[in-house]
Amino acid sequence: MTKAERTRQFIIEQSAPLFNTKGVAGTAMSDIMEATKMAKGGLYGHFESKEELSHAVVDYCLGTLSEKITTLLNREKTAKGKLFAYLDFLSSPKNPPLQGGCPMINFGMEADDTNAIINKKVKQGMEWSVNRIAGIVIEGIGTGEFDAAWDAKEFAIKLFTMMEGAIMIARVMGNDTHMRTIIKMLKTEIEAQVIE
Amino acid sequence: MTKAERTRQFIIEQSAPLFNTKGVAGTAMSDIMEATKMAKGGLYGHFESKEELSHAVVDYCLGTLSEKITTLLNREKTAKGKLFAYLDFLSSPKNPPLQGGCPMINFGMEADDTNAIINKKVKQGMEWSVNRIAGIVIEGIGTGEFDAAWDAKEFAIKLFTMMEGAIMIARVMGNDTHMRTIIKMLKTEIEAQVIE
DNA sequence: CATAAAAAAGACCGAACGGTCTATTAATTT
DNA sequence: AAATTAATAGACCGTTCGGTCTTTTTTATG
Repeated sequence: MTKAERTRQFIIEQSAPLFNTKGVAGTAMSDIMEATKMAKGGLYGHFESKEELSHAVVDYCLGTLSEKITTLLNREKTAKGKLFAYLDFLSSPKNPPLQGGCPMINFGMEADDTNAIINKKVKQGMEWSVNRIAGIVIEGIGTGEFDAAWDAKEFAIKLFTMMEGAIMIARVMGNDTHMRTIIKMLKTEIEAQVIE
Repeated sequence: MTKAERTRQFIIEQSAPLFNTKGVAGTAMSDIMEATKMAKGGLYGHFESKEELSHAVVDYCLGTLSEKITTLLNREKTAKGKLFAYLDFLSSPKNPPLQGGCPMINFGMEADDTNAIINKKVKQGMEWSVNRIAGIVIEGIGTGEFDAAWDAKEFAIKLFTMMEGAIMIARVMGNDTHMRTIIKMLKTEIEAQVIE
């Protein structure tokens, strides 16, 4: 990893929390100068525009989240354990895995009508998420852990929708009261499909 | 309604779709000048700052949504009919009740970390929504339409969370495939509580 | 250690930002 | 219709925006 590559990565990492909390439109290059302690010329040596940087930041946020989830799920042996770990991982609105909260929600809602490139990245992230959840359920059915009649895709959509909704509500409310209710429901529903 | 009041209202109505699609930070006063065909002096005669206008717009968006829902629900006689109407009302992501989509999601996600005033407005809107849904369920239980053992508050949280999540996902995906799945599930769940 | 190449600094740019203020126009009142 | 008040236009202001470019500094190479 060359010096330039490291610096580029450093800029992305320092910018990520800014973009993820204040949005792309709400973050100025001066904010990034402050966060990185770099001058303008330094930044523009690595990115040709704020737009290019914002794309790199979105990729970084989605990628980081994905990696964290992967390592988390790999620690679990059972499908139920994986689903529970996934839920617990997303359930800390006050201390989220990424500063500013879920990047799919943040960038997704800012970009939906105004930024086709970022919108596409988020869309792929969402499809990836739903498929991953469905994959765990299918895996669990395959090993005989879950009832074979369980509709994996349908439940994956439900789980993902409820969790994203719950994260959003928790962020606005400033507490995880409703989040807890949602997680309790989902865990009960998962438990009901476990074959003893 | 004086001329000034009408103009003020006109400005709010023309600004609402802009703020709701591009965000507060992403909307410039020049955009509003264009949308209203008014000059700067005209606008600032009715609002002392962009911030004040944005607050009025958030109130207008939340208020409009609330009114539309109220008249919609009043047309329904049964509690089940009200819940179904509510779901159907929120299920058109391509042609949403408000241009730009659900204002609670849009303003809520932009404001959560950066704008305490707007955050509070959205928070109240969410509490109001959950309570309204719970109220319908309780009403239905009262008239003997629903099973008395149904946990109204818990279901209200679930319905609201799933619908908000589904709206968000539909917006990002650009289609209502998942939205339909979610609505089908919720309707099935409601149906199961109806006493024959 | 000298030298070439890469990286960063920061002065500078035009455009766009939110906001002000005065002159003018439009609406109201007598 | 005249006088008074309310509403609007648009030139103007300082600031901040994203972005450029030359100079300086740092880093890697012979």
